[in-house]
Amino acid sequence: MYSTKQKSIIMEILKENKERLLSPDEILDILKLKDESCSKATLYRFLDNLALTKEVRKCYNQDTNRFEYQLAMGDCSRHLHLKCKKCGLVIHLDCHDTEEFLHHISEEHGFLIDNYESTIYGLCPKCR
Amino acid sequence: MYSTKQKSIIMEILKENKERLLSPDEILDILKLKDESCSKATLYRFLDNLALTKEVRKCYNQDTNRFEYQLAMGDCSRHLHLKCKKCGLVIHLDCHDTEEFLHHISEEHGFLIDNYESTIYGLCPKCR
DNA sequence: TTGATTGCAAACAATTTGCAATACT
DNA sequence: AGTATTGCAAATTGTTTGCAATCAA
Repeated sequence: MYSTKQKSIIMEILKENKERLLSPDEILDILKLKDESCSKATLYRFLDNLALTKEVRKCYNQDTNRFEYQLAMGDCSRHLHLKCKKCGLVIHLDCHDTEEFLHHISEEHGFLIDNYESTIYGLCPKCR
Repeated sequence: MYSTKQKSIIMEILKENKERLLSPDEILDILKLKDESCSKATLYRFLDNLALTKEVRKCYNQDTNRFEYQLAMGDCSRHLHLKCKKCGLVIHLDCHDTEEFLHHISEEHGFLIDNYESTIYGLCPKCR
């Protein structure tokens, strides 16, 4: 994996926005603001690579009908998050809480839980 | 809202499969099996209507990159479900459990939860 | 130099839309 | 009759792909 200008700028942007989910178009807009550029193809390819290696989480946003990406912190295959409908802030839920809850549910329904990756919508403390 | 052949057949199919999520293409396949037909445009339009009136749930399936639809039972804006990766069975989670869990989380993070509609993947009792 | 990466434009796939023809009440 | 609904084909949108040119090692 060669390191290139495009890749490092995309990573930079992801890091600067690690508390939010970014769509490819948002990333391109930020690139433009920085007077940098990168083709859509390269962006999509790199984001998909990062998702494959679990360096970013790739989530589908049902409201905008697009994928959004966010720098992964820790294990991201078992994951619940709260997303603020207003400001886009994403709060990652503590694994303890969710694991306990899911364990309970798993027992009750005889379900072997593999992975989860879910978003619960609402308003964050600031926006409510 | 006129009642038409197409609408009633689509409803019939949704009712016959109320335990599963169906993609538009799956619905068209079932239509073909029944020797009936309906254009894609009509199907999409009708499904969107049903989603708008909350008669069906409209969920995005990240694996296939398509929307899937399922006859709604009760309130469907606050909803968690377990989906079997193997057979596609969907188990709807009892509101009590989830509401309690979410209340807890909401308190902890000062988050005002609006709606949720999430899928947790795994293996059902039969397939595990 | 060699293989990875890029940008472009074309290809794709799911979904939506405009519009004239048709079906419902 | 008058409006809602349909089917078709074209348009749209987000994403992917083929390929020649370019870049990193």
